[in-house]
Order: sequence, then structure tokens, then C-alpha cells
Amino acid sequence: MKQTARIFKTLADETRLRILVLLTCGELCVCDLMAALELPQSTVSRHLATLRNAGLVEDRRQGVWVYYRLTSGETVLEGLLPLLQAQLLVLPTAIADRQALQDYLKQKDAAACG
Amino acid sequence: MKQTARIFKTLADETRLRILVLLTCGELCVCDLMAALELPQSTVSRHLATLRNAGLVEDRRQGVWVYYRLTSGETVLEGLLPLLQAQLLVLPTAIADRQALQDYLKQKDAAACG
DNA sequence: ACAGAGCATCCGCCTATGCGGATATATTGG
DNA sequence: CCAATATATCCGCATAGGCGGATGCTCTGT
Repeated sequence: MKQTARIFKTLADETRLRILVLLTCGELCVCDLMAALELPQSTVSRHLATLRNAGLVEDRRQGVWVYYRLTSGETVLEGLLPLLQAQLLVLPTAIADRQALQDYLKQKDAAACG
Repeated sequence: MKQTARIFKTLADETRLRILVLLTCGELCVCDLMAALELPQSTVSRHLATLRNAGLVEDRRQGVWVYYRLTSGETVLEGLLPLLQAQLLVLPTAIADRQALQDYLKQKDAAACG
């Protein structure tokens, strides 16, 4: 039960929820998230570490960059992530963040995000 | 999105999760929960207030007692509560708590809990 | 080997939150 | 109205957790 509480604790922060929403667009590196969220690097990195420790995201180093993605296996709280996505994706903050990400990626000359 | 984070914050405490699990047995008053959880009254009452403010439980006064139950309407985070129950009910802590509640209710000469 | 870029971690500061005894409030019975 | 019971709230204390600049680590290109 402590483990369950720990997962909820991880989700109990708006910035982390915003990060999860952005990651539904696919793999992103830290600087992508910094740009979309307009938050300092240390803040983004710290939240990513929290999410990683809780098993909600996985990372992959590619050269100088570290790419983060949602954990596919869903080892934690079966069914939570789909539910979360369904609930969050319609919220104003989520929509604005995804738009900001798209704008940033476009100007960075990369693919857009559905 | 802040509202969503607030709900997760409410769920990010083991004691509150234990209370929610016990309430799947049906309406319970504060002293029932005190007995099953073996926690002081102020602690139980405070957590119940948190759950009530988040809209996760509702209360009903009957004489000197205040009975709490899970919010039926599920106004918050559609589908979360069923998922929570499915996940939590099998955990050791949950099983032990429900057993403690049954024992207490039996000795208090009341109905058992499925 | 060195410079620079991207990221992780450290640090001090501040706020939020949990704890449980003490106290206040509400309800019932006499 | 008073005593007793059940519950809510207050209080001071302690810990957890967020913030973001500063610093450290890692990888790449030269």
C-alpha cells in the first residue's frame, strides 16, 4: 500500500502531470521539455528523476541528449496511465502545453505531435 | 490540471488509502475507523476532512455519530475509484485492516463486511 | 586533452503537510 | 441546564518536498 501511495505522491504535482501529458506525444529530451514548459533545467530534470524513480518514465541516452518516454510496461497501477491520459488531455493546461511543444518542435525543424 | 493534482495529493497518503479501502465495506463512523486502524481520533478525523474536501467521501450525521461513505457520484477523476479498489483490495495491509474491522464490528455486535 | 553542450545533483531557503494531545463544538439523556 | 459521548478543530513540532542558481558529470568534436 505504501508503494501505491508513493505513485500517487509522484502524480500529486502539476508540473509532473504536465510532463506526462507532453510525453504522450512520444520521446522527448530534457531541453524539449524545458522549452515547452518554460521552466529552468534543474526543475525539469528533478521532476524527471522523480518520475523515473517511480517507474512512470524511462530514459535513453543518445549522445549528449537523454530522451524520456512513458514506461510502456505499465508495471505500476495497471490501467492508471490510460485513465490519466483520457482525463488530462482535454484540460486547458494540457492543450496549451502541447501547442507550445509543437511550436517549439516546428521551429526546431522536427516532426509534430498528434 | 491543478484540481487533478489535488486529488492525487489526497490519495498520496497511506492512511487515507486505508480509510478508502475500509469504506468499500460500506458506511462507517469515525470510531469504527479508529478501532480498525488503531489510530487516535484527531488523526482519523483530520484525514476524513481531507477526503471530504477532495470530494472523495461524503458524510451523514446520525445523532452523535457521523457516518462516512465513498462518494457515489464519482464526480472526481471518472473511473479512478473502481481502479483503486481493484488494485488495493488484494494488498496485505488492506486485508489486515478489513479483518480488524470485521473483528471490531463483531464484538460490537454489528453486521459483517463482505 | 580540452572546450562546450546537455543533463544530474547539490545546496540553502521556504512552504506544505503529517502527527497527536489539548481544546472546542454538537448532540443526547436526565 | 448539565454531564457524557462523538466528532472537529487548534496548536506546536517535525519532516517532506518544491524551487532554482551553482556546481559536477558525461559525451562529442577537435
